[in-house]
Amino acid sequence: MQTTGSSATSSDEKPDFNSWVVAVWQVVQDIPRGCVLTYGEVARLAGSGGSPRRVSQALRQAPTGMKLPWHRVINSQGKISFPAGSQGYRQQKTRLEKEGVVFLNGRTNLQQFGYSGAIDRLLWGESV
DNA sequence: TAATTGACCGATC
DNA sequence: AGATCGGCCAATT
Repeated sequence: MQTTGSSATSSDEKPDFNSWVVAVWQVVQDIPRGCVLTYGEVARLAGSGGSPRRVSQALRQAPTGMKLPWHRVINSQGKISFPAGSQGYRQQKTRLEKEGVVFLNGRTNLQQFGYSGAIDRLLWGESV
């Protein structure tokens, strides 16, 4: 039952990159409201076999019916990765601000709205 | 089949 | 602070 090559594990199933994509979806789905995560962090949390660039691709491939909180994923600079002024940019920024995420000069404070910031808030309360 | 693209990242200048 | 560069690797052209 050697696959003699690549993929086609069962019938028409794609390579295990597909399962990594699913892992990415699960990670993103698990991002708490009002928090953000960088593409790099999502890639790392989803396990080995992927890279930050692949995360963006996974998000684009995600079915709309899944209602994935894709807007909680931003780049390592704390900025939205859509072209400034584009429709996607505005939608993402609007959704995040609606959740309490603050933008200063078009970028968020990762120390405050990242997972570390979320933990700090749980420990220290709103006084951070 | 080869070349290009991309919701990125880190180092470097 | 902002711009550039190489690496990453599946999907698209």
